[in-house]
Amino acid sequence: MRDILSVLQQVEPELSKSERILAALLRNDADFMVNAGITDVAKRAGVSPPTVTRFCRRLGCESYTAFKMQVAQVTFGGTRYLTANASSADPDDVADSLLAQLQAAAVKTREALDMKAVVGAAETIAGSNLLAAFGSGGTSSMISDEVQNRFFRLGLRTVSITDHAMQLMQAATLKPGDVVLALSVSGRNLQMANALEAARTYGATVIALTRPDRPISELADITIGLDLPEGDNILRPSTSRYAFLFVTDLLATLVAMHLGDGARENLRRVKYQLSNARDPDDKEALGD
Amino acid sequence: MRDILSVLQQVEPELSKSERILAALLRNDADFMVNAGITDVAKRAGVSPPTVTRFCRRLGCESYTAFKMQVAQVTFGGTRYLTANASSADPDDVADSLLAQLQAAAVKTREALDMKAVVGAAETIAGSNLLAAFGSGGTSSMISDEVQNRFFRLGLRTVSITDHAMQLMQAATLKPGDVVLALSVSGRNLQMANALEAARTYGATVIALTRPDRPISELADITIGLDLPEGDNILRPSTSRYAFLFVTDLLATLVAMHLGDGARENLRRVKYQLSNARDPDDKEALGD
DNA sequence: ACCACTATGTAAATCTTTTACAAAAATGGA
DNA sequence: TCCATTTTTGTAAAAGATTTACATAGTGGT
Repeated sequence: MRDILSVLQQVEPELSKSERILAALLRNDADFMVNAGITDVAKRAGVSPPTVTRFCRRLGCESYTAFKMQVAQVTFGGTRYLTANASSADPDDVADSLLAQLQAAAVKTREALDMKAVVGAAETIAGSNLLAAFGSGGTSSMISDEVQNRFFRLGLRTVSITDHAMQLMQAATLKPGDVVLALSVSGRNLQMANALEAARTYGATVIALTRPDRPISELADITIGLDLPEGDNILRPSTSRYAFLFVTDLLATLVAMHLGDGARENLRRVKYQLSNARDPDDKEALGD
Repeated sequence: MRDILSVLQQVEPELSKSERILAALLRNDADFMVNAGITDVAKRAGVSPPTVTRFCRRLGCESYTAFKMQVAQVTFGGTRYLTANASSADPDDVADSLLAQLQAAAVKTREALDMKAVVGAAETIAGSNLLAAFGSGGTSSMISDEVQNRFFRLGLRTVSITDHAMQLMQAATLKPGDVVLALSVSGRNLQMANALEAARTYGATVIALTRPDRPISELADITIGLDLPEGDNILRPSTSRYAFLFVTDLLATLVAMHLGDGARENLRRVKYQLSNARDPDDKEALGD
């Protein structure tokens, strides 16, 4: 995803004085730039219109209009998410920066998604006898539990196993028709790999949601590849959880569509029980 | 968030023949519209330029340029996320639709965020003696576990309690300086409310991450309000988990910044142990 | 079939952006 | 420090895009 603001960051050193003024304006009020004509922008920056055109060209845009489009695409909703300075300590900037990361992760995941693998995975899960989600460590175990939470509602027999020893034990009980959904951010959780090998030995199908070309994906019948940079600020949270969650949502939705009325009926029952237990006219979504 | 494509959906019935052609073009190739001039668009649609202008006006835009900006903002990266037809069964459309929901949820959450409450919450958590995360049901229990996973790494004493009886028992052991982070999508989890009352009785501070003006928020010292529509397709996953996760990320980041070097050192240790246990040059993020 | 109304297109007018060129500022070497 | 050269910036004219005004075609009702 090439975005104009990272281009700006790159070429900033070789900008001239007037161009720097424009760069600052872009950072501070991208929204204004998106909505104003070149004359207004020039006036506000105290430079001439051609300087603005040249600035756009330097940023790799054909024309001022093309430049505006790029900026518009990046500012989404009038706010400056992607402008967010990742090193600022201002809470608003931190929030914007996190939002930018979230969005970038989601968009990138969707763009890189191997839809064939996803559809195949959904079909396999929909036809499975037992779905066992394996995931250990922060993100993966969270997603593993989420998989269980999501699929049992559709009427599928689902278990989430986050402990390596238990994964191995569960694997030993699997049969053809059973499916293991292997979750690993790094793709090299070697203990999980052992469990997957066992699962395959006993005829279970392995679907991996992991980084491609790593041990875990090698062991899978179907790999849904996720390849995300984690960012290098150790204080910052990892964005991969959003990617995993998104794919989980997608799988659950596709499986639900496959199952059709059966799934709908199960969801209705779960919701009915929940509503009864709490509040007769609780219109909330399933779960809390 | 007013977006041009939902406006289109709204006014579609009252569009004329030529305008419908333009509407179809917008849906099928928004990217082209963003990059082309009015003449090209007119030519491709087989209508005259003024018709295009009129079409833009009908969609509530001042000018063709303004219209293009709106489209650009919504298409972000050349893809048609917000165009995604929510009722289509095509996997690509489902994925786009989910992504659109995710993005909308994230942006809306960020826009509506009461930053004062967030900063206050972060300060309170950073200075806490014990942090107890309470959450039950699908989303909330996931987030509760995630809170624990996130904050223990910063060196905070953190527990996640998803069982109502245990919440009440834990509450009875709390003291001033302890903090309860109450997570509830609906805001009317009455059993959690009991636990929160108990926690307050014993002097703990209650921070609620929930829908505003509901029982849970009334019981909180600090409420971070989240108010999201859940969508009405029962097969579709709820978007609130993204909102909750985003706020959790934000809180964790702000707390980490508050704690400064202490937090960094703890993260380094966690990472070091993990790396050692797995792979000497494992550069992955913390956890898997 | 005619009238009134709406929808659409043509051509001129207006406004925006770009190009070409010239002036000013900055750079660097003697 | 000064001059020559290069780079940056601005002015004004040209090119291009969009909009307005008006005319024509189409549509539905009587």
